[in-house]
Amino acid sequence: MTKLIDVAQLAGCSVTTVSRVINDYGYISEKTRKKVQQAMKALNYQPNSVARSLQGKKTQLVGVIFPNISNPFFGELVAEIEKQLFNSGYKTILCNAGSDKEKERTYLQMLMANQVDGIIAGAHNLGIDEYQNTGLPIISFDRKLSRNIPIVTADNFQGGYLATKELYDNGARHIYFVGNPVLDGHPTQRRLEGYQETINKLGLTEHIYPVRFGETPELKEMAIKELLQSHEVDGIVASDDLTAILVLNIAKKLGIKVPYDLKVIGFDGTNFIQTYYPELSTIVQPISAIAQLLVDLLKERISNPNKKLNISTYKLPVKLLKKESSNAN
Amino acid sequence: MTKLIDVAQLAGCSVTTVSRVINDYGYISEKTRKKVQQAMKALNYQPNSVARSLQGKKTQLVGVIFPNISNPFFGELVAEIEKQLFNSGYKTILCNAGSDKEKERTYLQMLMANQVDGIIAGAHNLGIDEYQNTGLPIISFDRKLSRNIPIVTADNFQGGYLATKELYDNGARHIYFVGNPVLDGHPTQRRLEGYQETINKLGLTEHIYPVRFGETPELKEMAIKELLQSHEVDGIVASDDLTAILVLNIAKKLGIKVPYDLKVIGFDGTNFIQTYYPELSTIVQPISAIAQLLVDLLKERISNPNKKLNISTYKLPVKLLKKESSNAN
DNA sequence: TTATATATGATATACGTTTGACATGTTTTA
DNA sequence: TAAAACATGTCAAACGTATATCATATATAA
Repeated sequence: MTKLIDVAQLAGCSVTTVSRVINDYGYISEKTRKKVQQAMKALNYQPNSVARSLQGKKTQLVGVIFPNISNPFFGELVAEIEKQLFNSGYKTILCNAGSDKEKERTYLQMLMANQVDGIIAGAHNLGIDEYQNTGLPIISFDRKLSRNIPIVTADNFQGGYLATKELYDNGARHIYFVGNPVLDGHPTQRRLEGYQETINKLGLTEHIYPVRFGETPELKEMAIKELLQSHEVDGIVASDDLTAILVLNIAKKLGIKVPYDLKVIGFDGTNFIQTYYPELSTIVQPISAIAQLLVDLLKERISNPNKKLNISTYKLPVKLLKKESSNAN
Repeated sequence: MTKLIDVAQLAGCSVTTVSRVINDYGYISEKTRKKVQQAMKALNYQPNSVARSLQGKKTQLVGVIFPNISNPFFGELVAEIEKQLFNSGYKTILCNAGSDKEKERTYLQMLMANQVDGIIAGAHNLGIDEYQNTGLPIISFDRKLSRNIPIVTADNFQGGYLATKELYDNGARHIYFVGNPVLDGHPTQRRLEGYQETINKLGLTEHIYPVRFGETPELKEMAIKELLQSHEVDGIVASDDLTAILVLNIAKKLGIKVPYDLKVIGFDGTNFIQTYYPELSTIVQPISAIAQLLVDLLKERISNPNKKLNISTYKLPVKLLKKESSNAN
């Protein structure tokens, strides 16, 4: 490893001078600055970021905790976050926490030990305290952690409304909500609430058909099959696109014509789904805007950790994407 | 931040003793060890990993460089790699390099500056030298970097063979290879070669229809549409599942019956595709085994950096997954 | 010419941890 | 009871960088 002193030697000056060039303080002449920069280039010198961190400098590391990047939604979101962080000079430590409390806890410890500058948290198996105790700047996606941790979220309630309304407008009258059962604080709950309020306003009966998130696709499929075969249903608001796709696949297998006999709408609207499942109507979360905001807020929080928050929840608008699965024309 | 000396104070001993407990060297009595451990727990003490690294200890950080985790294949692979690394006590620095030479170069610099213990490289925009110059243990996925960097790959050639044979066995005689054009060293090239050799052995004519990877889905769609409409084609070996799905979608739109008029087979076979595109035949890469091997080899390389390699390429077997899109029975 | 701004260097201390050298006990063992 | 093993402590140096304090030298401005 080439170090400061090697650069100084090659440039024919002191380490102090090199440090002054690197950190841009004190007096340096243009001539020396050039000479030092050339020496750094010649030696392919990179300041040892470990040593810098120990000096109290920032590590430029950010922990990004999400349940599972194999899920296209989280995959795309994390990819966007990583990109934004990179553009701001940060490196991403990826933490795939799954639904494992212990793993998430271990990650938090690791992140602290590695002196990350901040955390973007999208997995929420742990309670408030354990996040609070890190003493680190944190921004949360989709879940309330505590009063002084800002939340970025899509407008899930509005999404639930838009989805339900879309099916109704296209003629559905027996509309089921299919997906994650009601878990306190889980983002899908607000989607459900949007569905419920809309159903009630329209004078329809609400039907909630729980299909758990963590379950194997096989079990999910069985549940959905049961729903389609044994219930009077002509519209399904799915809690997410993947569930919606299962519904579509099973409907096809059972010979149920979408959208004529059954209208289906999903939630998330990743680029992936839009491209490779072009027939699925869905509620689109603004992934790029979410990522941008998460990163901006974190940067703000890092440079200004003690500032009181005037806004604690940032709700970003969703968009209805009308496609064939909901539209019988 | 609580530090060594705080623990020592609470435990009523010296920092040396605490360090001895942590690093397990020299003489310590069971009693003191307990006391120290209790103190660490009480203070929720985590050794500052930055300071340890500076001491020459490993950082337990690994750089994982891939083109794009939004792609389900890379998403699942990276998720698996992260999991395996975590289980071995390593943290993952995620590097989404895209097809950007500069970004990849910057990442390499960053990783060096952060003293990562090693790199798993799956994006290959850069040449051999720049990887070589890092002086770090590296394992490559799918691409030759240099003599002393081991490669882990699936048996793409065999996959090309299996795919082509499957279509032939089900009656296809005008079989096209659709996907990435031939790029030197690109893993899809070996798939193509498997296709070519099989086609020739079967006495058929080879047809290569390039659809570039980086292109927008719209452009890809146009190209595929042209293929299906203006050529005599009854079988398509796609270079990857996503291309295969585009083909299926377009065929459906054009009223071409799969698998009766057209047989299609993909490549990669992620869990995602298997679950949500159950009708697609494909060649399955053993993602979990690949991840495991990548991590094992890296660990080996980290603990033994100068050992000569006896094997430089690890080729893992692929599996044919027969589904509806290739099978007319 | 003198005062001031500019430019560089030498030196020391700090960041938190590791580890070796050495001292001084207390047990255990032969 | 003396030697060996065990237990702990003090102290200092090291990892690579940042930076403050002096000191010194040159250039520029008043």
